[in-house]
Amino acid sequence: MSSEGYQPIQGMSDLAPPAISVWQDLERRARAVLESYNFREIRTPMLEKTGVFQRSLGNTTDVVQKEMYTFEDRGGRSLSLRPEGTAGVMRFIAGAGPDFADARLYYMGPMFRCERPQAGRKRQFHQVGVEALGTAHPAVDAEVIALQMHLLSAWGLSDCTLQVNSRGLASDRDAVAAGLRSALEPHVSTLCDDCRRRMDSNVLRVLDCKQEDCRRVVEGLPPMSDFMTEESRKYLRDVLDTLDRLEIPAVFNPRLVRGLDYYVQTVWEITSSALGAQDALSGGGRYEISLGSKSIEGVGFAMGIERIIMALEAEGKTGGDSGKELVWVVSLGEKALDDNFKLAQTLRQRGIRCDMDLRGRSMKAQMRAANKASASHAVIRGEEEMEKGTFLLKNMKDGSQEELEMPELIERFSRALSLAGGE
RNA sequence: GUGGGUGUAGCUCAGUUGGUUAGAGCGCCAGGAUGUGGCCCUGGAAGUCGCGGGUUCGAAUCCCGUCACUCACCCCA
Repeated sequence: MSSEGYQPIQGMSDLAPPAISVWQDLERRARAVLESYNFREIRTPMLEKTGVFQRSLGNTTDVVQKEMYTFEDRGGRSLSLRPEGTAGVMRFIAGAGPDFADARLYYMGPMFRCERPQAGRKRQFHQVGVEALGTAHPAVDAEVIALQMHLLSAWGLSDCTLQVNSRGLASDRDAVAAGLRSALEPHVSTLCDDCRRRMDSNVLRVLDCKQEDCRRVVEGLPPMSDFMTEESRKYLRDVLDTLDRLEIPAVFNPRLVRGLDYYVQTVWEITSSALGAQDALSGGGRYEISLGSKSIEGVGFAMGIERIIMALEAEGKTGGDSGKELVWVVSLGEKALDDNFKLAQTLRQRGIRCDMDLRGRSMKAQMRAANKASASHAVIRGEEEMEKGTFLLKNMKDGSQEELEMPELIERFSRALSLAGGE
């Protein structure tokens, strides 16, 4: 409290033990699920030329206009910390050649947006995301959504709602915009200032305005799909039908549009009822992104890890970190201390998690340390044991102890290790 | 960028209409006849009361400013 100089900058936080184990566990499960769908990891830089984001996300989006960390490097180039993961992956794909035309990629890592922090919103936050490249097919969209739901259940989340909509084919975009505009025209006077601006810059966004007056206008509008071609409508029906066949509960929400320009056709969002105002756990959709002469198609999503963890906590599902068993080596006397240091090294080389007090503190202090670290066992050795060539192995849970010789001791923990490793 | 709430020990918080050496619980450290943790007992360390200014004989307490955290709007994960 009294030392502000030790705090990280606003909206960014340190991830330290013991909380880190929740993250590690979550990441481990995520990789297992993602790779079971044959997705491979990609790690792109956190810093890109600002244009990479402007071109991919769209210049009129809030993210690009007011939320990016943008600055000039020493050469006067405009660079930005990535506010999301897709743009960097698309830049990679555009330069990668045909080997990656149908790539199935995932990423996890920090993203940056310079907004006012609040519950569920950090300036540095973390996402795990997926991109399935290649030409559009409704089954692929459904598969990616299925993967996403799979991840959520692998993490143990249950109170989630999946909402799906379509923005129509890229070729429908102008017709949809024009249709919405003319439908909104009679109500311009009741719309909020932002929405009046959106009428020109980004009509779709009027649909998810939260102002009450705007909402009322939007409710009276014909569904967006009225302005699309039959091909777009069929695509959405196919996605929803496939989800149904896969027994994935989806809610059709005709007003869901998402905030990034690159989306076409299927868009979706997953919210958690366990969260506060920022209740979107994840969002995704199909996209078409033009970079230079290339146009890239794909479908993907991003999930916010902080929010996932918040939802897990709210659902009471972040169990304590079990981790591997811990052996605490306790020494009495300087000779034993030196020798036990070597014992600890031996155990560590066998992959046994092991710690000890090297400063020669009292036995009581060492036992307290073992307890505090929630060690499963203590290995105790002093003069007596050294003369006999034995070790006292104490079970910290039930308090029982037995006297063992070196080979037995090693064998005991090797067995524990193989059990732990095989789970 | 706009608005609300909060800032007292490592943590969670008390602190009475402004009054002397600012408290508790938990945690930490040490001991409880010299080789055994968790429970219990005893003792100990630890706070520029976020920071700066003002009012006052006197401020943790009142006023102003500032910073930080937090929640909400906007938007998003």
